[in-house]
Amino acid sequence: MTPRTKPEKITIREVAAHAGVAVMTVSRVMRNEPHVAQDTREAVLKSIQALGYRPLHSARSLAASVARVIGLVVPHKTTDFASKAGYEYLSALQMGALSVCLERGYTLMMVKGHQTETTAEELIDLVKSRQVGGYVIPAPATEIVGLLDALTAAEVPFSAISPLRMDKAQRWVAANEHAASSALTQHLIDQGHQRIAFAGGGAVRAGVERQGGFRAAMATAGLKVPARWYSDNGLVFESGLSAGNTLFADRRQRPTAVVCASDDVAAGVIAAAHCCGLRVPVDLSVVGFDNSGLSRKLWPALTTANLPVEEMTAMAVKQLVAALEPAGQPAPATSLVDCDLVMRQSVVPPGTSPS
Amino acid sequence: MTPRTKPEKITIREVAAHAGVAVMTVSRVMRNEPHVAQDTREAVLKSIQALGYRPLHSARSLAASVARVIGLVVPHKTTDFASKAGYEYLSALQMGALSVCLERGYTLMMVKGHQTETTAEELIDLVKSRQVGGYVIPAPATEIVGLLDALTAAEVPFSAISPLRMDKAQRWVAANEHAASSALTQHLIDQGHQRIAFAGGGAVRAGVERQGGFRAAMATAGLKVPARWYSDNGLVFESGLSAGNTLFADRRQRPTAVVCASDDVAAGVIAAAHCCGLRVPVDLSVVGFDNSGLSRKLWPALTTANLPVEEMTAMAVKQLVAALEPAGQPAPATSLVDCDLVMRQSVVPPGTSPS
DNA sequence: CTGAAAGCGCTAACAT
DNA sequence: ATGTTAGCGCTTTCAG
Repeated sequence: MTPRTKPEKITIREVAAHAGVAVMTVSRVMRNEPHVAQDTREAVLKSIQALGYRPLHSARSLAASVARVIGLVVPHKTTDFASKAGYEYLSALQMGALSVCLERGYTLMMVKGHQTETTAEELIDLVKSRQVGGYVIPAPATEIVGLLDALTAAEVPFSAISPLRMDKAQRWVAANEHAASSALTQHLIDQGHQRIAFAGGGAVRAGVERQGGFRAAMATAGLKVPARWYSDNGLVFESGLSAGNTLFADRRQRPTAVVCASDDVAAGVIAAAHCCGLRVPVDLSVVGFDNSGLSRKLWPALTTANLPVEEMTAMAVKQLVAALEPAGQPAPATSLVDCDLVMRQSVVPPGTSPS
Repeated sequence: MTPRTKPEKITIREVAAHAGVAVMTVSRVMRNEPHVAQDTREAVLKSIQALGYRPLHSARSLAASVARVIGLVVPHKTTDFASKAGYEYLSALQMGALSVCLERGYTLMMVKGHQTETTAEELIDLVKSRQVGGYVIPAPATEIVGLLDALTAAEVPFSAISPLRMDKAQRWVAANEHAASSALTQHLIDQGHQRIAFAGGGAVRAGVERQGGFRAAMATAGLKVPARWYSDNGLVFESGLSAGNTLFADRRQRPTAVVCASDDVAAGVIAAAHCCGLRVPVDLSVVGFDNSGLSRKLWPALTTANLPVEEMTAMAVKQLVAALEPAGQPAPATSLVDCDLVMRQSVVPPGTSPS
């Protein structure tokens, strides 16, 4: 069917023969070693092209005693994944990591991070036994007790994504969620809202920063928020559902807008609002956070802030590769990215009449 | 900090020494070769335990000239992923594949499947150069033109998930979506609905089977469906939005229920309904398909059918591993799984008054 | 049933 | 700047 003449095995030897040089020279070219004559390099490159040579991963790792493998620690709070929450986050993490891995010749490996001490030992073992080069550890796996410290002590390279405490990691990537949350809150205030509640939260960076941004904006605007308008009970759908039910129990004293710790929480708040007979956005404005797929598909579509998960993970992998290959492309050890606001239909001024 | 005495390198040699046997014997035990004396095997196993030995992946692949790597072809219709649709599906695919890979000592590798001829060559190359053992190809990557045929011709092992044509694959896993869709439709009929439309669809197994199941149930019940109540325009949110807008344009002639080709489509139909001033489920019942996270978070939560993506992928990997290791655990080459119905709040009898 | 030798394809050290 | 010599840790022959 396909008239391609591709011999079964093109090893480094064939390339060397074709180019009329030693195997070692080809190896040098493959690894971008500096001390190779310009024309030799080009000749080799030509042969590589001509033969369609691709180095064998396993042979490289074995010989070099280093694994060109990046481990992505899957934040495996089993309960979360059982309910399919977090699946989208996970995919975004992976796609971001994958693109850089492919482009740099690394393999991406998924590793489960349980909430136990075993995790740290497992991860350390894999690096010590040279199966893995280093790890990307995304929140909430960053909060597995003692994990970051153990890895640091064992000198295992890793980059943390949105850790609660950046001082626990030499390399990290985080987003300016505080600022985005403030901006979102300010947007509500600009629309005329004064009675604004905050739903969800928790002891991860996302929870802390998003709530912090809300508090800051409200304080700056001189607006008071009663204590019971904070629920601080997680980042998932159910968190929003329960927060909403509490918030809307007394219809006279209810808020006219709710800032949510995540899009999932916002979905829960909206569901609760419906149950309590409130119309969204006419009776209640809602903003989320994450710019998840859900935020587009909900009705009304959510005004939210975009958490650039893919870009963040890509950065993290670049940091790791830079650490693993001192001779390669450098990358800043830490980076803070911005979250853009995404305006949609879940916000209107208070007291707007239905269209 | 951690007082663990774990020498840096535990190779097969150390194990052999510890057990007082030859390296070869340890290798035999690791690979479950039959011709090893019972007590020898146990002694070796004990040493493996004692030393915490773990074979080096790269060395095994190199020596055995076979890659213990399963490639998961990411259905990369770029447009889909750009909009984050399909992310959840992707994660489910991965988690299912990952668990089996880990348990069988394989590495899971993500491979991008573009809608081009290049894909097939790429995939074949990776297997021929022994970087990958075989592939799991989930829909819609199964429909990349010529892909399955090319792989078959090149004798590359693969298992297809929900291919449109099973005869294109020696190994496949699919779900009985036709039956589930019929059951969902019948459920609507049982509730008293007669004017039922079908939204979404398309030239993939999911689209064809789900619409087929709907048609069958309607025909069996003797219910007519006007041609314009089929949209056949995809499986995403926008498909539902546009289908809904068409369906609800004329309020007198509109359906009282809509069977959707996917949960995403259902979300679009619901959004359209809201825009057209219809209340869901009071004025319109809706059912989805997939049991995605979205289906729980929407209001009203969707009645839908569960597509067991994780189980399906796990099966596919088992099929592949069985093909790759004739001596290992056998697995049926094909399997058809069922989709359970999930009853939630998006269905009520027609003409129900709001509570 | 068990073992000894010979690589798998590549790269680190050392030459040159 | 290039080549030579040894392996990396494991498995495949092929002998006992």
